[in-house]
Amino acid sequence: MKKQHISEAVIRRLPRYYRYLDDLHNKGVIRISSNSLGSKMGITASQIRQDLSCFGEFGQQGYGYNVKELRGEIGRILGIDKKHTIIIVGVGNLGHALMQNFHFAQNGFSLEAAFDVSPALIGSEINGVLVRDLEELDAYCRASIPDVAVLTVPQSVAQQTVDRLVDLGVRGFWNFTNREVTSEHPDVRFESVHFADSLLTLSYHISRQ
Amino acid sequence: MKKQHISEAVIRRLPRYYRYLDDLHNKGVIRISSNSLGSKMGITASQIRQDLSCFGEFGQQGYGYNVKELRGEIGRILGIDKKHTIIIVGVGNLGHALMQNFHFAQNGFSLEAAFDVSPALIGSEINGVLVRDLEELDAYCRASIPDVAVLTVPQSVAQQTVDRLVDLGVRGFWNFTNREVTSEHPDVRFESVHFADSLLTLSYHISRQ
DNA sequence: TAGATTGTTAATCGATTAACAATC
DNA sequence: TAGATTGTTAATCGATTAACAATC
Repeated sequence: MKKQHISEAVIRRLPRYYRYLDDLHNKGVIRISSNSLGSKMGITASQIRQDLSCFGEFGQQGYGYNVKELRGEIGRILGIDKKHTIIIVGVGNLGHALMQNFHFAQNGFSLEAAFDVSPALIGSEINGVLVRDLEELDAYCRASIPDVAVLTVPQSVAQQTVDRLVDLGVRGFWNFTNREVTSEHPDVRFESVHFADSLLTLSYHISRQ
Repeated sequence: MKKQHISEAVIRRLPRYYRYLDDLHNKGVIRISSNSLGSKMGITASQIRQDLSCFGEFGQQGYGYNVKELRGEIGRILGIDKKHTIIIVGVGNLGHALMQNFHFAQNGFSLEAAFDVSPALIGSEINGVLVRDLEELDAYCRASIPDVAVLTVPQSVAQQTVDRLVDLGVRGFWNFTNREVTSEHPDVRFESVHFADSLLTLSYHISRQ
């Protein structure tokens, strides 16, 4: 770790680097230069080298980067090796879809449990994960605090769910409620997926061409 | 429209402005200054005024902005008033979740149809929208080209689906496949929702505190 | 060794913030 | 009118790109 402060812009590019490197590795590519990676990704070689230099020296002059090694390094920077634990709160369509399709393990997360209020769901297993009664949430967290909670609850209970989980010790939130949620607690981190924001930027672009 | 080139950074903030203004309007707030909107959103008043000035003059000295009016202006800038048409290609868990939960109409989109290969789904209606046989896609698009296609197909057919739709005239793609998709065609726009990228940035942050 | 490519420093470019005259 | 707040210009800050010595 070299730099004091790493900008959010750099951090947001790391998963994309990881994705490309993973792809290259799966295709059997052994080494790559910042130049050819840059042209594949549509960014400058300079930016890649500058970004990586925030975290260390991963390349070799005259050779470039070893794909597998660099993927590993970026994986470690992102914390993929940390085996974080995660729970899903709210098993509606979206929560269900994430349980069924999203590869938590591939991203270094172990999906431990899901919670909902619906009697029809409670006790069932989705993709090997038990859906528990939301009433059990407190007891569950007191036994072991998950690193992250996926918020797929209705908008109306988004903030109160956050408050409850923060009180229980949860510090990471992956927020799909399309609501801004906050916390007083300084260590709490939110990462929001705003579907509408995404579609609206597309709307903006297609509206003027 | 004042400025020649609007930066992507500005564009990506617009939906958030819209969201906040919509919220304020629903709470009955009539007017707001850049200063108080800024502190609500955690950004500077300067940035808000600078951003808005790219598109016109929407405020009044000594008064601020009329909430409803400004929401309307930003809505128009984003194209929410344009009544874009959209189709969903791939009705798995995620496609299904979007059909059930996402408020397309609220964001200026009319969801016209969905397509899948599964005989169990074809012919059914989800939230008032007919699921059609993917075989019908070509005929459907020849009758009327949707502005946007939601890509919720499996990764393995992501790019070929794009190619097919671009050939049919579709120019906007809301991509959920977690794959980079591209097109030679210069007018085609992609907006990708990369779940893994989002979770990995969260992973990064919680890994170091 | 010669060629290739890194990591890093310097230069450029763009985005954010501050300041303020204009004006409701 | 006086106070408030805009839109815009200027100043600052940060991020991206270019250049190049170091070195595999």
